Amino acid sequence: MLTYINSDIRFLTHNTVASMTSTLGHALLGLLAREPGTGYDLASRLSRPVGYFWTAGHSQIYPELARLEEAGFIRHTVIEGAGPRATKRYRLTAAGRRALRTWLLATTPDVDDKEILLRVYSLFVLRPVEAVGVMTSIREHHERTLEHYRCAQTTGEPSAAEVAFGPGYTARATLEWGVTFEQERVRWCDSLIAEITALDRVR
Amino acid sequence: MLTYINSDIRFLTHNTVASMTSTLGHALLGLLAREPGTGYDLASRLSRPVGYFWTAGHSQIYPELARLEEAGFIRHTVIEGAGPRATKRYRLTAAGRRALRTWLLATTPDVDDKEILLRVYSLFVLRPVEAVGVMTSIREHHERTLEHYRCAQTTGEPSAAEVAFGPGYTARATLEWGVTFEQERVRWCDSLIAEITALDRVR
DNA sequence: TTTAACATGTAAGAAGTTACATGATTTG
DNA sequence: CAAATCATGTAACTTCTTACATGTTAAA
Repeated sequence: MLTYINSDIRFLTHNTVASMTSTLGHALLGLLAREPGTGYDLASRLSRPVGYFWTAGHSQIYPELARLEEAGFIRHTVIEGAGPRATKRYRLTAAGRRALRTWLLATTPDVDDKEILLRVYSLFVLRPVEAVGVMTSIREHHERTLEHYRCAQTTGEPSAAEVAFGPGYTARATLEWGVTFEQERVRWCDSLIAEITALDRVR
Repeated sequence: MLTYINSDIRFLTHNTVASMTSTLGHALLGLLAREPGTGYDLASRLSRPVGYFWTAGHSQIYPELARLEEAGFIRHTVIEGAGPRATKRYRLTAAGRRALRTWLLATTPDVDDKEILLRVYSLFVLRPVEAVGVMTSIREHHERTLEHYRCAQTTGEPSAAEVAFGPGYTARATLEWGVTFEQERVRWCDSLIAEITALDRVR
């Protein structure tokens, strides 16, 4: 009944050759694109979240920094500082900047909400034209979702009794929130696109 | 160097006596409070997310249903259906309903965004007066956050050069999104409070 | 002198995702 | 007869959170 043979033998660890898919990794690259810093510094920049929307603990950050360095996207120099271990100041490499740009320009079908904010936060590494392109595709994503929600609103539930009492009003309330959210997002995209376009013209 | 002694001996599993902290658990209770269903059914109700904001895979749901049943919050009866195993139809028990109510009424300092929507989705199990109380505290939370963001807007960065180019505009854009988001949330809370109050008066 | 801030790591666990595994019933 | 839907579970892995561990420097 119990099988002991051939279990637990694993030699091939995947992704040894630096594929860089993690969101946290890109968040750190974005922060280091602004200015170099220690792990501690990056943790505190993230804790009052990256523009107030994303957090990560230091226990996630330190290992990720090691991975990013192994991949050649960042490099550290030991500086003077407190602590029992060496204080490392990390800075972005040219390869790291390229990786960040590639991530921003990649067309993604699986657009996650927190990741969108994170992308916008690092948008400054792109040329204005490129940034407008990214924002336009984000805008389109939100418009599609909005359309979808509005459909659900009209299709879903004209059932009279349920709407008044029972579970009805809560389901409607959450859907209404979704609609409001997406509407505002579209508006936000529009104003950002306008702003970047204006900046580009001035320059 | 390698220690083999006294490792891997664990007999005391924590939370044997049903503490029920997981968000997913409460989501499932909320769904079953509407109507009974199989794990498969609950998974599909969640996939076009609970009112479009929360998802969970079936691999998470089945074990959680087992835990909820062990805790006495739900109970199943075997019904006819497809599949190699017994098809289980779960329904909420009185204890489960109480647990859901307790969770909704608990004052939480660590209000998570997705959890807020989830709470609202199950709000119908409360009496209108109670529901208004919950919404009011949620509203207050968003107002505090909004205040905080606005503070950061004025305090943070009047640095001229950075605003125009460099990382400036992206950081401002994400903060602006935060302000918009919280403003709309407060408004949403207000309209829900008004609606519940109106319903209560009519009844 | 004690507390806060600086500073870097590991370990254990919870939560969530993707893949593996199986098989009946209904619809086209 | 093939495909979709119904139906329930396990295994492996990633991500995130909380706790453990250590120790210095500056300010109160």
